[in-house]
Amino acid sequence: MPELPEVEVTRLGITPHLEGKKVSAVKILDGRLRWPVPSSLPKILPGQKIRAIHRRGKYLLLELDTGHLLIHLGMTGTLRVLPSQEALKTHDRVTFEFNKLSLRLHDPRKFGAVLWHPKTKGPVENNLLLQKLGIEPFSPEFAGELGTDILYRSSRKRSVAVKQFLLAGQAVVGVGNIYCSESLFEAGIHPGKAAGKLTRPQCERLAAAVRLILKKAIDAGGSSLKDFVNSDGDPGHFMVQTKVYDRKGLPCKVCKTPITQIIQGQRSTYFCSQCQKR
DNA sequence: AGCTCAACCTGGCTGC
DNA sequence: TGCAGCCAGGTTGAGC
Repeated sequence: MPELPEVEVTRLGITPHLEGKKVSAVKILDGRLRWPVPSSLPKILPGQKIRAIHRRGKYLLLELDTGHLLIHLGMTGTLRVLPSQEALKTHDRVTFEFNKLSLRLHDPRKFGAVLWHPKTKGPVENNLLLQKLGIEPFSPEFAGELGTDILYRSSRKRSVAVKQFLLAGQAVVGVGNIYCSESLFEAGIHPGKAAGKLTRPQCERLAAAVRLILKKAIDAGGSSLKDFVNSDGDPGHFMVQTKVYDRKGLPCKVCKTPITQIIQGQRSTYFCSQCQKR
């Protein structure tokens, strides 16, 4: 579920409760995630303080005294801060204990990840998983014309469809399957167009669309932040009203043409055949 | 290097 | 009601 906005909202939600707090215990309830959760965590982490919580792409980076904890939510992961006495739920996979609070990773499908990057291995940016990621959509390097340049240059000679190009995150990170369809609609670009054939104006519109769509989603999710502690709700599962995603056959909100669904790279894409041009 | 696709895993929904 | 089949917000790694 979580694309960049959901991960960012999670970061904003948990940070005030955890920053400066000392880990008292770690329990691995089921460590068989995408990669095994390091069994050494319950030994390593207690006594260490959470100095800060950062985000890179869809990874949350918890900065501790001797290294960084990398957490990825996969398709179905959520992270919640709860009172420690709160009962564990069926698909809780890892729980980090603090004084009176728990940080729990709940992940039914187990596509998430919890990894440890010790300081001895250098800066966390050196981590192999982070190193290959594209640029951050809200960084200065993706602002304005620089974002246009990134999309334009990195897409040259690429025959893959722009939908798959954008989703792959090699150019800009954080655009998952939902916001990919939404961004292409916003930019008025047909998802099947070869990335390498994008015109410069299209790249400009796409870069702007990505920034806008992700920002709107973060803003919408931010309204649920107050529920991050002590709530029965599921703040990780908010979703903005979509214009095309999951709206197959329904009228386009702009021109009334029925929305089309196609499969690209094993994933659903939704678009308006009238509003989006090659 | 780039492209395509299977695979990881569980639950929810659809349709018979 | 039960059950088979399909679908799901991510990402890697193999094979070409």
